[in-house]
Amino acid sequence: MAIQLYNTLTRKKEEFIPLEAGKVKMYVCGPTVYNYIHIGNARPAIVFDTVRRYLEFRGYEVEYVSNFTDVDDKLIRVANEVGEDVPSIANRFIAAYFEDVSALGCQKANVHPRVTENMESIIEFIQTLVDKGYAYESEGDVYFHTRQFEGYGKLSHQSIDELRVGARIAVGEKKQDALDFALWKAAKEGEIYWESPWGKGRPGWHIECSAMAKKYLGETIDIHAGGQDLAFPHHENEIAQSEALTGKPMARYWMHNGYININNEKMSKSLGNFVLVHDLIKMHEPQVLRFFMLSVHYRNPINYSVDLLENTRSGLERIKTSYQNLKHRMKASANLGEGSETWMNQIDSQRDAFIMAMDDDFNTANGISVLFELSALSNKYLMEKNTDEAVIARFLQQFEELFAVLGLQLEKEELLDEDIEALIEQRIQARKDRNFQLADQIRDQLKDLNIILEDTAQGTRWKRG
RNA sequence: GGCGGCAUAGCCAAGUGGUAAGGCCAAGGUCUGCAAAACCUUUAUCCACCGGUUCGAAUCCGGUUGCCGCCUCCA
Repeated sequence: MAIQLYNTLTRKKEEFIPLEAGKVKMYVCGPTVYNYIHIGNARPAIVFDTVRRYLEFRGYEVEYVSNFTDVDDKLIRVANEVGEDVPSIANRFIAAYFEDVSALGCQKANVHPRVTENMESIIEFIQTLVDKGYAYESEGDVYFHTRQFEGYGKLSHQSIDELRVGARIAVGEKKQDALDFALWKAAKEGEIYWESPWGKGRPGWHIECSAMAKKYLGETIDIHAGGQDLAFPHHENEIAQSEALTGKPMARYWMHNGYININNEKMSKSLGNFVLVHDLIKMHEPQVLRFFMLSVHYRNPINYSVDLLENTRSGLERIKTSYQNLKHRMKASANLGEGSETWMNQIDSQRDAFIMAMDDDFNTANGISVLFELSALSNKYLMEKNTDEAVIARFLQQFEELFAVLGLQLEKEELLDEDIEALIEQRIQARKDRNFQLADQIRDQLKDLNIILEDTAQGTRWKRG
């Protein structure tokens, strides 16, 4: 079975077949860097990072490109407000983006192109569109002639005439048609600008992705992804620009992730309910947010609240505990050799179940349920009197592999301070002496230091609280 | 007005024609010196409502209600 994925373009799940066998070219629309990212920005970052990891797990070589919009109206506005220049604001929030997103377990893209570093390609792209008659200059602006592009609306499945009815934007004097959109905007007095054939200005929002996707990945890419709200107009416009230019499909598959609500309300500035990743990860383990996001299918909406995050934390904890308990048990295991087949097979079938889940449009919710099954299975195994180190090793390896695919981390081996180590030893002796009063006292003492002790048939183990 | 989505137990969430995964919470039990962790058991005769198709539907079709998104910067 091959990977199936839902393509917004066709509104169907389709078998994933990359243009070039074994290779995937993927472009994910990145943030405009005028602030810290909020959890809504974090969703595509996490979701598509997971898609990438999974594709790699399935043997594909993935070329992943994700851009930064580092010049636009919002950046200019913020720059004016705080009296800082656009590049320095952009740089600051790009650094913050990497910090936040890497805390959430996202890998860097192969390329993170910026608008300001690709001005030449962008201008050239626009010029070609003008030359081909798809775009026109008007008082220093350049607009895309939307009606000129046949097939406009095919991604969002809107007919051009219906869009026209809905268009609330006043037809500017500069625009010939309400549906036309800016490729190039003339700079106003004092604004940051670049020289172009149409005078001083900056690119419109949509053109950058068309130009950079083409430059870094080629004329037709495999997967183009972003948030649901980007489907229209952003991606629709990208298609128009790119396909007008090349005459070829821009992307074979379009993927869009669903929204995040906060306490059942839309996240919006007017409601003041924006949750910034930057703030959230100070209070909660970043991993938990990732696990939370992956526990819902990427196309469905997610409701965020601290309580839900807390519930998720308990679940993740359960899995991690299983893993730690396996590790602890490894020391007390032997090479049994026999009777392990059944367990090995059961582990393998969990792995198969995981693949089946993920092959189905990256169903991470089901993938995670496999993790819980694996956890239950290993816990049951640990009830056996004698455990085989090969089985334990297989369990450990299986957890590690699946966690890595989901971009989740299992705790590394840690050493304790000598004095704490000594206290644990002292307590073990106290228990041998059946001096439970002292034993309990030490246990409480360590608990205050965030070290939790658990007594098992194979000895005392500890974990962080 | 146009396009689209959602409605599953106390909560979260899979499932899209074959008789309701999984997690959190809760209760009881087992294990334990006591705990913790874990294991076992219990928790939706039913998937917003009405009608239809079918041997069979949460799943398909029609309708109703409610919620939401896009059509304008937006992940």
